[in-house]
Amino acid sequence: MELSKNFEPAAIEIKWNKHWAIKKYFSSTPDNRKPFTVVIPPPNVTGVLHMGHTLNETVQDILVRKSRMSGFNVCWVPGSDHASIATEAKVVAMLKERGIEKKSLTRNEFLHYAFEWKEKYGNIIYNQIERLGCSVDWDRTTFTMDKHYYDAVIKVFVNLYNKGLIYRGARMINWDVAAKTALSDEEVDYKDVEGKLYYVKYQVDREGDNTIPEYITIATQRPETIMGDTGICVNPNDERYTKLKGKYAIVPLVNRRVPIIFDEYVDPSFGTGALKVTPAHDINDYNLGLKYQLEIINTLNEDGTLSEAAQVFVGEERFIARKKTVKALAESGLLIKDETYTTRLGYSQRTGVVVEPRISTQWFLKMSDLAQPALHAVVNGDIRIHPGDKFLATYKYWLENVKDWCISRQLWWGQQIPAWYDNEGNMIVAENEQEAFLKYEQQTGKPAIKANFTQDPDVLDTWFSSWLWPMEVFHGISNPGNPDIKYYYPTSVLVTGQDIIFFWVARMIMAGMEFEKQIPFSDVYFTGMVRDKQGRKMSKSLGNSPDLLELIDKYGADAVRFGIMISSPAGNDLLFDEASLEQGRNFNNKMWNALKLVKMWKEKVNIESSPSTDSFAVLWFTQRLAQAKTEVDELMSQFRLSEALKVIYSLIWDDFCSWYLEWIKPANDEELSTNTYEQTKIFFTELLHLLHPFMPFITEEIYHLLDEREIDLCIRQYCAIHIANTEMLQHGITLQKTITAIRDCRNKNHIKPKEPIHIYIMDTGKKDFDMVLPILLKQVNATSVNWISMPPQGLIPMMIDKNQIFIEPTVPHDNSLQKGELTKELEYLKGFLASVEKKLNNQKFIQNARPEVVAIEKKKKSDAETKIKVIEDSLLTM
RNA sequence: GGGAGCAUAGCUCAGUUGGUUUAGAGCAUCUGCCUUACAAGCAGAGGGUCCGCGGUUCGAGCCCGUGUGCUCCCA
Repeated sequence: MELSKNFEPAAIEIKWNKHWAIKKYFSSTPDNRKPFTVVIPPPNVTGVLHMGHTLNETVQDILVRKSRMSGFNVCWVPGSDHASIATEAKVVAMLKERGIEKKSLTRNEFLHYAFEWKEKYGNIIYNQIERLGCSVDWDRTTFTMDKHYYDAVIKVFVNLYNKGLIYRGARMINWDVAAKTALSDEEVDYKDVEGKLYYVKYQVDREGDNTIPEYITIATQRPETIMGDTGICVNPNDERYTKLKGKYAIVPLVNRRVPIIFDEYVDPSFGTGALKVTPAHDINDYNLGLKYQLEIINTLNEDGTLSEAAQVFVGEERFIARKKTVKALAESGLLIKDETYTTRLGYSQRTGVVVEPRISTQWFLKMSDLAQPALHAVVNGDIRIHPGDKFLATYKYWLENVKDWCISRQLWWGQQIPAWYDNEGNMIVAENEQEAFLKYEQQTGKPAIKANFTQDPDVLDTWFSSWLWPMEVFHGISNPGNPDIKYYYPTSVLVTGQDIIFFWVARMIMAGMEFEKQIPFSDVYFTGMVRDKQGRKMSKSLGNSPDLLELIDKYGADAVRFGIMISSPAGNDLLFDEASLEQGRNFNNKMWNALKLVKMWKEKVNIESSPSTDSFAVLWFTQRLAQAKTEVDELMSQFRLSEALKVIYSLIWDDFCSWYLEWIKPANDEELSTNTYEQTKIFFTELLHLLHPFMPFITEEIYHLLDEREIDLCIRQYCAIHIANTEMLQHGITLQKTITAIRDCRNKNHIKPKEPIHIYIMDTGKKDFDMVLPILLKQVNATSVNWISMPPQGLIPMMIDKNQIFIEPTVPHDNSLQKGELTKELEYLKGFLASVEKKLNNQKFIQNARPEVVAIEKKKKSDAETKIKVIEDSLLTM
């Protein structure tokens, strides 16, 4: 079969994906091998894979494939989560396009549309995972709204409620006015924005005392909340306001009489030192309100418009109301001035709108008790975080200061809270309606009449389902103690982005400790953020996030995986640049061409041919391979995947292609020994095996083209690693150095590669060159080598370590350049020697330094002396 | 405002418990090559005040202090 000029990935990827799937290589069932379990961080069901996911999935696939080839029973569970806010927003938008308002639908009708949406778009993400080459067990695909999963979430809710850890109450929460739902603290992004600080006069009720100031001036960023003011607060140590103790002020526009309170919370240096207090619309004001029993007036509707309670501008959108308020204040002469001011505003991670602090009745999960075991599991090392302890401090801080988790959302897409209320406001929490009624009857002695009950309309936060992920993908909550959960849990490694350490990682550990009494995973590997070339976060709004499938089409999946891994140091952010994908594509091509070369040799193989000229190459590469395998193994065990890939890349490109293959390459009319040919195929196979976890498609393809195979590469098991012979490696390095030096010399002296040369080597170096001589001659196009005992005159000298080599070109040359270089080298060595001698003459150094360090210095001295002698001798010959 | 981290070649990063006057790699750059696997390639080369300052030490890219710049997390 004729092989194409370059590697063409498209058809090959489809072929192997299909083959692997038919063979069910990635399906797992419990057996007597050790398990290696990974659960995918579930992406949003209606989303697409962005570069961050791509990095994550690639890392997981590398770990998983490596383990599969190392004797483990590997199980990688794919899946997705229902992403309640994001998906509901998309479904609402889709309905709107069809002219349907969500309000006009019943809950069930809406959910029907939502599932329809999920069926239509939910597979996009799975297709991308497959295209990338991820070796997941598709039979175990899990979705957080699957029946068993839904039941598990409800079961956990009831369980925690019965333990007293879940409660319902009115609290200040983050309100998303677009999605009309509560958000957890973690779902709010803070951004610095330029706002305005308005200075507003409030009239003071002087009660006839004219010594008291007529007005008090406050500074506010949110004048539209003035209508909800129920107090003014100043610092008790602020002398400007001492006369106002016990007095009242009149809130503009609504003429409400509110107390002036004194609290150290107020910073006298900020604004005017006087603060308006709006307990319904600011968390700090809320706390002040609680302390001083101020009235709470909620002046905002769910959608961010002003409510009846505001009295003025009712129904106006909040930012329009702000403008109107400012105008009204200005007209009544109460607005003194405004100034620009930088502040931090909270934005909804889901809808992007400014989050509104709002008092609302929500469900909460008490976190402090759950946090303790989760903290210990990490602090005492049961769970290891990679890289290093970079995130340990962050993790600790959050868990030590954890706040209760607001778990209810005012949405329909998600697990509906299993709480039922009767007409009298009694509440029953149970796993389903029947049980709720039963419980009601037991508690009250009255019959439960269905018509009198309504279920809580809210659903649970999506993270309240995904925190059960490592357990429930194996049905560990819905069917406790089943064979799968017993075999696969705890999982092995969790690979995820550092941005969801609190949302997800910490909470999974809590859930694992609470319900399975065991850590959910033993290692956590955090990948960095993927940024664009300029270091900006990749985001939809910037449009700087490339389309994964387009990249795969352009470069091939292996090249995408290579590109993203090669520039991805553990835990650090990665600056995504298509150039690295190009590098991956070139690497594919390099291996493809090496395959073509080796295949070409098949006809040149002659069983009679003596292997002697190639024997060193084979011996050397055996050792070099062993050495690299050891390095790769070490790096992989430390999760330093990027560095492991670099080692393999260089091993294949430099050591195998540039050195080894060139060394054994037969000339046009020459033959290749059977032994060398077979060894070369073995080496190539080993290289493909080593690289396979990183680049699965091309390695599998070349592996099969190289030879007839009984098993596929993806399930081939690694053999034990041997310790490399350093002496052989050293000979290789000397040979490489010599070849490079001679080629450099040819370059600098304008001796063309085609022009043959003669080599002279001082016979003191015989043992260094004996083995490698045939290769050396071939690689530098030398026709002869002569062993000499005295430096010859008039040749070009060079020094390789301590050995002197001379080359004689067949045409005249100018050696002044060489002379200059040697002189420079000599000067350096003399200086170097002086510094070493200085060190050795320093008594303090001799006394303090470790003996082996002193020995090294002594060796440096003698080496330098030898080299100086050699150079001086060489210069004499010129 | 509180906390954490980073700063090494044009770019992205390695750099083990401190031990070369010459601190490595990939990419990019420069020079020469269309040499029968590969120009998406081959052969070579150049490129650094290890952010500034001070300290510890016989010896500092590495340890300590401090300043500057950048990033992230939390409020």
